[in-house]
Amino acid sequence: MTRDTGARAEQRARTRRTLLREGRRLFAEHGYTGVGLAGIVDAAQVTKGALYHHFDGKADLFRAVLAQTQEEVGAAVAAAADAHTHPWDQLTAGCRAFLTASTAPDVRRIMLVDGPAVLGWREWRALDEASSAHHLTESLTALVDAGVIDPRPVAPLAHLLSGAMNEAALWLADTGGDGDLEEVWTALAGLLEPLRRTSRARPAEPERGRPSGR
Amino acid sequence: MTRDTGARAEQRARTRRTLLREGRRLFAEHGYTGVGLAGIVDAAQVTKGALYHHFDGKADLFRAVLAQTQEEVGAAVAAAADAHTHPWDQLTAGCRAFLTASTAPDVRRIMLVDGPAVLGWREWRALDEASSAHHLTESLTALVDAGVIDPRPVAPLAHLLSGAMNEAALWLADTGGDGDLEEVWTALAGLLEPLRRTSRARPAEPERGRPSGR
DNA sequence: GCTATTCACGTACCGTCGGTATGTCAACAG
DNA sequence: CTGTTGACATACCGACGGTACGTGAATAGC
Repeated sequence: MTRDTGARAEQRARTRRTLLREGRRLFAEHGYTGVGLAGIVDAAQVTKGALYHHFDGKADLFRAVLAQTQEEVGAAVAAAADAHTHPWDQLTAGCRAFLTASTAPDVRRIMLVDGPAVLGWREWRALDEASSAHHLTESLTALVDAGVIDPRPVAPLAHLLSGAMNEAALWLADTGGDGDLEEVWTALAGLLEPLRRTSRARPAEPERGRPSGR
Repeated sequence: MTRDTGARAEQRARTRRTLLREGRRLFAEHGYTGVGLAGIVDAAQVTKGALYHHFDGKADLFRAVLAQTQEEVGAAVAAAADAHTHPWDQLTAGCRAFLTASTAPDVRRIMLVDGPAVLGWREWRALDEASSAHHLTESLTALVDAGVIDPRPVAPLAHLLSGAMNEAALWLADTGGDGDLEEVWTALAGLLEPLRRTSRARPAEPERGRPSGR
């Protein structure tokens, strides 16, 4: 129908990308309330008219930035999980990828700190579910179906683990996260490992499925 | 030294209490950004001059409200834990008390949603640590010292569990939390129970220390 | 190829908000 | 009885998010 390669559509896409990029940068650096629309449109070399032409307001721009950020995290988690075939390895690899990805300063600030307050917890949760949290639910469901972990409601467990990793990412990002990531990962693995049926026979050896440990 | 029972000190205390009460009510109902200083001082029957005489600004009033809320939660957790003598029962009772206390709408909004965004995660974490989270750390340390759970770094584990319960409280408060609390509690107990050394002998019976279940 | 129309913004402006400077009047000290 | 302090009240300011309206280039229709 409508061509997307016209000069107008091209300019439109460029402006939108610039707004998203500068918005993300400034939101991550100063926080949502710490940056004004004037700062964003100045950095993007446009005016408020352009911003309100592309978005419904400041919160809507933030929503778009947050969605973009979460999609990147979700893609990283999915990529890490897809590198493995065994469901348990997919779970652990995904969790580890989520921890490392969420520790990035912009992800931390936009996704974990400002997100719930700006959009409200409900909408934030919905976006999180659509981007990365559903991987966790699906992974746990697959593990239950495969008989790797005992049957149990996966929804509450997924929420608990999601919250645990969110807080852990916040903590890692705050303390610097040099050697602490391994410490957090060991603690998280200590919570996950007992869920495996086979782990009861030999609780002293937490890692087996990972072929190349570091 | 200075008497606190004078007419002036009494009025001062009354005004401060009123500001805290109305601030907490409005912050809980509309969120931090959803309520203005005008609404707060109107509800408290004072003017902005009074508010700025008692607090350094809007954020400082919110900080006082948050500290008060967290102290209440911490007191509830401590009370629930002190009702037991065995360290493990103290842990589980404290966790359960935290879950129920944090599901309250005002606690949820002020402490879990707006808190980190308004004060920054670092200061929020410090307040949380001082009020309720330190109970978790101490409880885990006591369990390690008593040999109930295997020796391990308690700090990352405490952060993971704290984040898990925060997210769980958010979820419970959002879904209504009628029968879901038991579901969440079962899932949390399923994560905690394997930490016990004795639980390896009988992993099928998660609850023992609770004398009177609901 | 010429005109009408739409589109992607730019500009000017408004109400509201957090914050501040200053005034005021009662309470306490001496 | 008087000087001083303290607990506010009042008036005001700059900044911010949002809106109404204008504009010029790109596109569509004939």
